[in-house]
Amino acid sequence: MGRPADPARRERTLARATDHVLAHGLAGLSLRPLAAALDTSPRMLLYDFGSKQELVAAVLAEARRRGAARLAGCPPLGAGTPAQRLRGIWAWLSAPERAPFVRLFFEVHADGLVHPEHYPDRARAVTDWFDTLGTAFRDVADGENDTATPTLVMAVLRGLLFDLTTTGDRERADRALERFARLLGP
Amino acid sequence: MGRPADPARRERTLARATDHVLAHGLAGLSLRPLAAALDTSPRMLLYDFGSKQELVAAVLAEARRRGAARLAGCPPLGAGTPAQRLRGIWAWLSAPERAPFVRLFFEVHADGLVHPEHYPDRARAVTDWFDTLGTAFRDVADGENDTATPTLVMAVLRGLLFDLTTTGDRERADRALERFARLLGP
DNA sequence: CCGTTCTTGAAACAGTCGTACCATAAACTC
DNA sequence: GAGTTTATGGTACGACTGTTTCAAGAACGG
Repeated sequence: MGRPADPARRERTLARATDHVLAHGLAGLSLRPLAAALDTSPRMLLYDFGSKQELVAAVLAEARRRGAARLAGCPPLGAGTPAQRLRGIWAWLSAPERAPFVRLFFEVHADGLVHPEHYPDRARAVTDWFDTLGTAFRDVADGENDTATPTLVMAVLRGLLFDLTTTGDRERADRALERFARLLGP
Repeated sequence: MGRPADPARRERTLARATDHVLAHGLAGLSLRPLAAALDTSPRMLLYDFGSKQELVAAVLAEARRRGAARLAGCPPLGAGTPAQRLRGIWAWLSAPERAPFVRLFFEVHADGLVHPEHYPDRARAVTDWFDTLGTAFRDVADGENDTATPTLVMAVLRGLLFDLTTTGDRERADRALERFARLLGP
């Protein structure tokens, strides 16, 4: 009995809040401006999410969910030569439509460096990719349980993403990845 | 005539403020707690630096100055095989006493992604290393004006630093660098 | 002493922050 | 209609922000 709950509202708000965070970043986020941009009120944000901290956690989870969903658009990681697979991953990761995710990723990392306690599972953001890349580049691995190769591949990708987001020099970043691809696959 | 100025006070404050920022990060910085930690007052911080923005700029400049000064302790970049030089740079960069600088570096980068206007010369933080590494790895370069190789080396270093600061898994990071060193110098 | 310049403290200003409280409106069952 | 539950709006609280203002103290030259 009583008025029925409307869980869809929370979902709609979460989706729009995630859009907003991806567009404007996490650093300066505050409830009142966010509520205004989302056509709602700080009252409702607290009502739906309990606290700002929980809201942020929900937004980050949603952003991760979206990133994982779009991973489906990535070229297959099991086919072709290692160099071809690497190029495919890089093209996917460095595409302009992934830029907001990359920005948020670096922002969360930086905040996690100062407040590790806020991100109890930030190691998972590393190990998730780790497993994926570990199997994708098994054939160029240095033995059976080689963790160095996927770690190196991840480092190159993240390092080049860092460079690309800072300098915007896509051509140079592309050439650097090509250099690495040739080093990896003879 | 009149009371003589005391420029040393500003320098002392700047040094201690830089210590504090390196230890606690830039994100949550605010004048009153900072002043308390530095045994001074917000009034004096404003008196010496004009505004919080200028204080932060001065602190970042001082941090960069310190980093450049300690660069002298880095093993020579011109000697040995490329692999040896790479190991030397990595050992220097990833040393625990460099961790605060690395943290601040990532923090500034993340903030710069959202507010590029605050860091007009953040590209210099990239190109500075660029020139250094460009000459250091000229012998493994792919031609005369090869920008791909130093870009790749930088990406590996930064990517591994990212991994190391996030996971703390030094052994795996070291092995990944070793993998890269062997790829680079046959 | 006076005048001048640098230094410093205390307080206030105008704003934002996350959040809590209280009331009311809306949608449902009976 | 009453009763009950969810959904909102408005408002205020206490804490914090960077900055300003006013006043007084400290160190010098004349």
